[in-house]
Amino acid sequence: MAVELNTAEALKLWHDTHLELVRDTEPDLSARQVTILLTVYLEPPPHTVRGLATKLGVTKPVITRALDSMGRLNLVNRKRDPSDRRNVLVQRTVKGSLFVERLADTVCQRAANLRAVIA
Amino acid sequence: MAVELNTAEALKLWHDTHLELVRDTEPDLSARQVTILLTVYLEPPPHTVRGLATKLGVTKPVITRALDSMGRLNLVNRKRDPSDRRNVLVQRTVKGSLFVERLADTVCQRAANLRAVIA
DNA sequence: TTAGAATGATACGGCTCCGTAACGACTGAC
DNA sequence: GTCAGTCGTTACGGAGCCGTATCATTCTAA
Repeated sequence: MAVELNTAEALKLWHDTHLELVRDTEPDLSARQVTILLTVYLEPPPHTVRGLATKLGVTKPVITRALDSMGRLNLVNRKRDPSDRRNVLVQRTVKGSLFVERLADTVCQRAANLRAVIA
Repeated sequence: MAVELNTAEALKLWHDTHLELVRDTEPDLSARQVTILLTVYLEPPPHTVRGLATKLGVTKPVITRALDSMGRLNLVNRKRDPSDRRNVLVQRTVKGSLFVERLADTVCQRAANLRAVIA
């Protein structure tokens, strides 16, 4: 459970994980898209466009467009809030869950390799 | 020195760091650009366009364009190899060093916060 | 010296994303 | 019933990156 990274380790982890993601043929998500996706999957619902925009410090169209593209990839889903039909609730999907899980695996693996190299 | 991340910690670290980067007004680098930048700053020179392209598994124009844009930001520098003038050597810059250092700080800080939350 | 290989840069059309400004749908208070 | 306020979306022009194909320069070997 101990999480301690010195400067060199942090950079190597960041580099190695990004390299892995770039090499994969997966669809490359932008930093904003990653942040939105992980927010939806890590924090408790509900997630609205406005809420996400405020949290990320960006404008609403940025969120709408990110949801468009990630929705096209089936990573997230949109649904109108029945209790207030102005709101849109961002929901998780099976494919999104798998994607996030894979991302976690990659980071964990690179962190483990990090220690292996040092040892 | 211990680096052990479970799934939830890895995702939280990835999310929190990306959130911090998105919130910053900094120029957002793509995953490819990050990988190139960190490769140049972490691995021993020389770094050529072809070498970077092979390492990342992308085509040469991708590297050229990334160097164009990061050069515009003064994060890296290009120099002809005097011993073989076909080659271009990618060099570090002061501003790039500061940028990388800042990135490391962000990752380290988020990793530390990670433990603080768990404790 | 010259033909071939190798390097990085460029041209092109296409796609995605950006920020600002508008828009229609919906709610709630009067 | 109406109207101001809120929600998410769309429109628009502009900028950046993509992949493929091609280019000029440089080196190497016959």
